[in-house]
Amino acid sequence: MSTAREGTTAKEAIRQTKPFRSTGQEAVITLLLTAETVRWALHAELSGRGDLTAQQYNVMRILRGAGRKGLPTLEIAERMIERTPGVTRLLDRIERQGWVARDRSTEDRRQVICRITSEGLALLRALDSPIDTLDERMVRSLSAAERRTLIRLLNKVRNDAP
Amino acid sequence: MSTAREGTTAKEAIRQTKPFRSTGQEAVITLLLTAETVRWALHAELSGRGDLTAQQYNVMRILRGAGRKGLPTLEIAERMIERTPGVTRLLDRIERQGWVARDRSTEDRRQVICRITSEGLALLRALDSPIDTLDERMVRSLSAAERRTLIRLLNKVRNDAP
DNA sequence: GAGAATTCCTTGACGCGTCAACCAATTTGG
DNA sequence: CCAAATTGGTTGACGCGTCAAGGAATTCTC
Repeated sequence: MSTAREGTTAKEAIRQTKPFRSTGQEAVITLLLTAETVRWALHAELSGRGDLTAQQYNVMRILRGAGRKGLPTLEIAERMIERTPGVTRLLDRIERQGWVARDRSTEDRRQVICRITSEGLALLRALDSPIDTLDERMVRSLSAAERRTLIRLLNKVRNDAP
Repeated sequence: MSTAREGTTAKEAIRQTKPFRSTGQEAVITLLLTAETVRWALHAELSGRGDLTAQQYNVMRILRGAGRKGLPTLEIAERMIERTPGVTRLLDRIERQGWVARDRSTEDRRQVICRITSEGLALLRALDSPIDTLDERMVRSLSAAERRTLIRLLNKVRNDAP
């Protein structure tokens, strides 16, 4: 959707002449298009500074939140926006960069505990404010009430997806 | 986010104890989580029947819309929810399955025209109604007014992402 | 018209997602 | 306790995304 960000409605972005078959369909397609746009903006912001991908950034934030004691691999996976077993390889790469460290737990030797390093923390610190700004810019045209509404409606969708 | 679909708010899904730093951040994260949930449902539905991925399905729908005359590769890319050069390889795979055919255009021999085959059309026909049902189920808890609101707010976000 | 620029793809390298299969620890149950 | 099940994580195969680089037509420019 190279040009989608210039359009107004999903219909235009998709260049579809036929209307959507239902509001459900329109909502779903608009949701996916919008998420893609946001994902893209994040990607652009992150690859400018440092060399983190969005998912790596995500993992690092989770680990920062976990503090000194760190988290076992699967705990991280559970908290991520994306899904599991890629997490192992994701961590491999971040570890190679020196931003996280992994150790096998001593209490339960099946677990691998992941911790963010001080280099990792420094990197995040540099990213915090640009990303906050970006988040804000994404929704700059929505009033406070509209933001709350959007969040509420999205949560409703999320909760009846199963 | 193996367990995210059971939660209620993004905050719970993410198991974050700290509140979001801004409603902008909450909106962005909720949006990404929700899109992921929807993407997942689609994936599940599609891999049950036939053996299409969501992106392949997307391309086939675009080609069906284009009709007999087909579309050049980059035109497809422009209409997709995702981004370009993977499209070539995506088409490679669908072509291997016999669902699309490609020919070099005679007027402009740089272009490769893609057309859906009758097998492709048959496959889509079988998928149409289950997917319509799915789209509907995704938003079943939203009233008609709420759907319109959601669509409107998402479009606002999409249009000020640049 | 011959070269330069542009357009339309395609390819290679690599990050990430999915699934299925697989160890190694740990727990459970007879 | 010891075998069987469960849990935590890793690996292989493969689909798709990104970027950067390149080849083949076509168009532009002088």
